[in-house]
Amino acid sequence: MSDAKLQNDKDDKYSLRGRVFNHIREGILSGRYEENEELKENTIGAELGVSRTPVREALRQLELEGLVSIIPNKGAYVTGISEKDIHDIYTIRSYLEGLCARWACEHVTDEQLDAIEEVIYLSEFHTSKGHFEQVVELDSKFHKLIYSACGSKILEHELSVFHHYVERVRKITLSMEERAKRSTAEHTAILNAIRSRDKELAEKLAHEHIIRTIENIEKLGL
Amino acid sequence: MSDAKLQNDKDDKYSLRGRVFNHIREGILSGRYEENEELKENTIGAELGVSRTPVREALRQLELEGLVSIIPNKGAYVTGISEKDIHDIYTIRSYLEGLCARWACEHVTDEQLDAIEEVIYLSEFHTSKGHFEQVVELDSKFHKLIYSACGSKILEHELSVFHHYVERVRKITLSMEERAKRSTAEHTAILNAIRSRDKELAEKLAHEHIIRTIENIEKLGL
DNA sequence: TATCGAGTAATTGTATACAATTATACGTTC
DNA sequence: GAACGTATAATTGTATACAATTACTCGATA
Repeated sequence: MSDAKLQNDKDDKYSLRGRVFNHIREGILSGRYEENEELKENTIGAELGVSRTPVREALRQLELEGLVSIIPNKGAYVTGISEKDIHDIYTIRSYLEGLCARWACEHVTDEQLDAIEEVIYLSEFHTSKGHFEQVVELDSKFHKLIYSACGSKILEHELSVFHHYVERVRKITLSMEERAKRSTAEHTAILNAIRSRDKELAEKLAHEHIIRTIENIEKLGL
Repeated sequence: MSDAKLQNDKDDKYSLRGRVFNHIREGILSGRYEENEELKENTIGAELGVSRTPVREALRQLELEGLVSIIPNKGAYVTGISEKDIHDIYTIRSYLEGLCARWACEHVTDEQLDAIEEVIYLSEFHTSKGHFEQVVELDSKFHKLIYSACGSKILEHELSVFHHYVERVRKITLSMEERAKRSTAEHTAILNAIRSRDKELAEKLAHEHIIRTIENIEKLGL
C-alpha cells in the first residue's frame, strides 16, 4: 500500500545512498550547509566514509527534490529554501490539506480514526507538560495519518514532501504553547469533521488550519 | 531565474544520465514499458549503449518522481500511473492552477502577457486547421508560461511535473476539435483575467478550466 | 511427484579507474 | 602592473571491477 513511502523513509537507512541522502538533506534543511554552498562529491564521501558513487546518486535525487541544483560538469550547489518558498509551500499546503481532508472523509477507516484520536490525545498531554519535541513529532504523525487516509498515493506523496520541507519552521511555531494548544484544538475539529464525513467542513477546517499557521509565522516575522 | 527548470529539460539531453532519464520516463508515460515491468540496469544500458552508472542515476531519480519503485537489492519496477492517479492529479491541478493564476496576477510581466497572447493566437490558428500536434504543444506552452509567471519556483516546479505526467491524456483530449476549441477559449478568458489583475476571476477560471478537462476525460471514459 | 538444498548464475551495491571538462596558478607579454 | 595564455590541478562524467545479495537450476531425498 504505502510501500513506496516506507521505502524512502526506512529502507534508505540501510543503504549507503540512503544514508548519504538523509545526511545531506538534513544538512540543508537544518541550515548546516548554507545557501549556494558547493557540495563536492569527494568531500561528502570522505565525511561519511563512502565513495563517490552513492554520493552522486543522492545528489541527483536531491536535485529532483529541489534542494540541490546541479550544473553539468561543474558541481552541485545547495538551493535551500527561502522565506518566500516557505510561505509559498504553506499556501500550497493550505489548498492541498483541504483537499486531503475532503478525500479522507470518503476513504478513512475506523482503525485510522482511532489512530488519529490517540495521537491527538497524546498531543494534549505533551502540550500541557511542555514536551515540545514530542508535540512536533505528534503533529507530524497527525498529518501523515490524514495523508495516508485520503486514499491518493499522489496527494499523500506531495504533502509528505512539503511537510518535511518546512520541518524547521514547524519546530519553532509548535514550541510556543499558545500555538501548540490551538493547533491541537484545530486537529480535534478536523478529526470530528472527518469522522462525521462532513466533506465541506473538513476541507474548510484543514484549509484554515494551515492559514492559521501562516498567520502565526508572519506574526513571528519568520 | 528558471535555470533549474531549464536544466531538467534541456541540459539533461546533453548528458547520458539525462538521455536515459528521458528515455525511461517517456517509455513509462507512453506505455512502452508496462506496469510492474522490471527495469534491469544492464538491459537498459545495452539498449542505449551506455554503462550501468547513468542508468542507475536515472532510475533513482525516477523513483523520486514516483514513476519507478525500487526494492533494495532486488530491482527497479515500473510504477506507472493508474486511471485514479490521473484523476487525482487533475483534481490537484485544478486547485494549484487556480492558485497559480491568482499569483500570476501579481507577478506577470508585460513580456509574458505578450508571449501568452501569441501562443493563444497560434492555438486558434492550428485548431481551425486541425493541426492537433501543434495544439498539444501550444497548450503546454500556455500552461508553462502561466507557471513561470506566478513568481513561485515551488509552484512552477510542482505544476510542471504534474503537467508532464498527464501528457498522454492531454494528447487524446486535445485531439478532439470541440474540446480544443473550448480549451482555447478558456485560455483566452484566463489571460484576460490575469491581464486585468482580477485575482478572484483568474483563480476561478483556471480552476474551472481543469474541472472542464476532468469532465471531458470522464465523458470519454478514460 | 513434490520439496528441499547446494551450487551457480544473474543482478544490484559500492568502489575504483579513466576520460572529459572546468578551475587555478603562474609565467609571459604589452 | 594588468591581461592573456598555457600548463597543471581539481572536479565531474562514465565505464569497469569487485563484493554482496538475490534468483535460478537441478539433483537428491522423502
